[in-house]
Amino acid sequence: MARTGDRARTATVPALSALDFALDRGSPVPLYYQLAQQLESAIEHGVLAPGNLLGNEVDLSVRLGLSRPTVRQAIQSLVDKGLLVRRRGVGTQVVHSQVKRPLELSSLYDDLEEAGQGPTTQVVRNEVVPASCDVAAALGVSEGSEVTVLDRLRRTHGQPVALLCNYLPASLVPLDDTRLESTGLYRMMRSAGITLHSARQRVGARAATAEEAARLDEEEGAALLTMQRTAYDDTGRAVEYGTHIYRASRYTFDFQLLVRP
Amino acid sequence: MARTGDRARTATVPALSALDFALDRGSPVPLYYQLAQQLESAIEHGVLAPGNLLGNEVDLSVRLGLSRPTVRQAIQSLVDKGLLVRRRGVGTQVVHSQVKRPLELSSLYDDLEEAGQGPTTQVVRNEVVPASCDVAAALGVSEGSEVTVLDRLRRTHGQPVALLCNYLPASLVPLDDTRLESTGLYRMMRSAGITLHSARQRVGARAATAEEAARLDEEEGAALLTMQRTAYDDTGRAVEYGTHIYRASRYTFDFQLLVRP
DNA sequence: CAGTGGTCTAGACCACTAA
DNA sequence: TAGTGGTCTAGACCACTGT
Repeated sequence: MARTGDRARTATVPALSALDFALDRGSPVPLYYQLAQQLESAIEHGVLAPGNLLGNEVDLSVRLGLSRPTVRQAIQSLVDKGLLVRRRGVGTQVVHSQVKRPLELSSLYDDLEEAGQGPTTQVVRNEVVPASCDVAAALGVSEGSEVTVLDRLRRTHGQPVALLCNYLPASLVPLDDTRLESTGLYRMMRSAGITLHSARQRVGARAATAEEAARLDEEEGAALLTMQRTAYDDTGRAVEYGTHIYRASRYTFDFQLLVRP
Repeated sequence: MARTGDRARTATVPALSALDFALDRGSPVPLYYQLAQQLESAIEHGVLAPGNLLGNEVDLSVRLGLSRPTVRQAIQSLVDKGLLVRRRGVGTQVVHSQVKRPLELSSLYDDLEEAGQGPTTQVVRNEVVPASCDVAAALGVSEGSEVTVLDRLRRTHGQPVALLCNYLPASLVPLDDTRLESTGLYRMMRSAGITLHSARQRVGARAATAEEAARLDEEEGAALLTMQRTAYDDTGRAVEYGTHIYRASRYTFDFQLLVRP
């Protein structure tokens, strides 16, 4: 049914059929994932513009030689990421987004990705001590058991931005200062076979003490952002407890959140 | 294959078969959703304890008279919520969590759920003004177009906790002060047919000015938590821009985040 | 090795939306 | 009314895990 006259405002992208999705059935990568990645990259590169309809799922599956559930799974994963929106009776369209990529919570993101060139982290203290009462409670271990305490100073562009204090069960990961500074804590935990599952965070603010001010190059009484985090393994084990302090003048938490229907 | 001697640490819960899942095929509520809700409530009430294996999907589907994909969809939704963990070759188990219910980001959660008895919100200002440069940029409207500006003071237990300043495109929602105070902004937007999709947030800290201190019952220079948020519709339209200020002595952002694999 | 979740297929009917 | 996504079925084979 051809429309005469005006082009539909939200036309199905005609180039979609030209988009050659290369699906490799021999690959160990799941088909739905291959499709999702290629769709995502098409969106990211503007091949699929915001508002474009994706074409109905049945056609897509026929054209790609996949079953409909497989195509749905690919699309659903992008819906979960906030890149696509489905409307019953209408179709699936690329979200008209101001924000390209959903960001992770920035502080955790920093920790996960701190290998990037920007921030450097200096290990100030790295030793095994008996767990104090609050640390033991946060980590779910018995008071007095051995925990590693880690004090680090993070800088960007040569300027101090944060004091990071972390506690981990001592037996969990061998923590070498050099690798810690180059690789980052979370990467070391991951390569030690720990799969992170969830974290509980509390963000607040308070005035800097004299000592904190000195270490962070601020005035005493300056506003600081504080963050406490306990991170859990997929078995539910607490694997890290940390208290972080950020210079509010040089650091904010930026993040996007998706409202689930 | 019965184990002799020690009970398995992670035994399949024997009571699971006794759990009478009541699935109503006549209901408009999807079967997978009915199952997911009942599983979630069983977890919440401790019928399914952390670490319990759920029993394999095939058996479950046979026992429930559902197809395996349907059962998987129910389980997957709880995995996405962080309540269950799947391990290939092992099974699905209830996550050994310290945190029962994953929380939403607390500030947005407050706004969504502010009907609760605790916090009250007083509308201090509610008028239509031409958009300033930064507001126009944040909302994606032209400078000078009409926007509603909303100043509110939030209290809990009679104590002021936050100053909320919000901007909305004027034509979007009729904003009645009384309903605003009793119902909350997000609920009013929802009932006006706006389906929230995503939000971009920035959390920081700074010292209180004299005026802010006076309105929040703090000392000048006290640490404040700041939050800026732009919320988007599922069409990608910006529907709200806000600048919030919280007393750090009485408010923190608490939230849980899930690491997606 | 047996048992688990991970992936995939080829259909079906329904509820909703827009013209 | 025609087209869309939402739900559901009954199978299948594979990869991984633990014994």
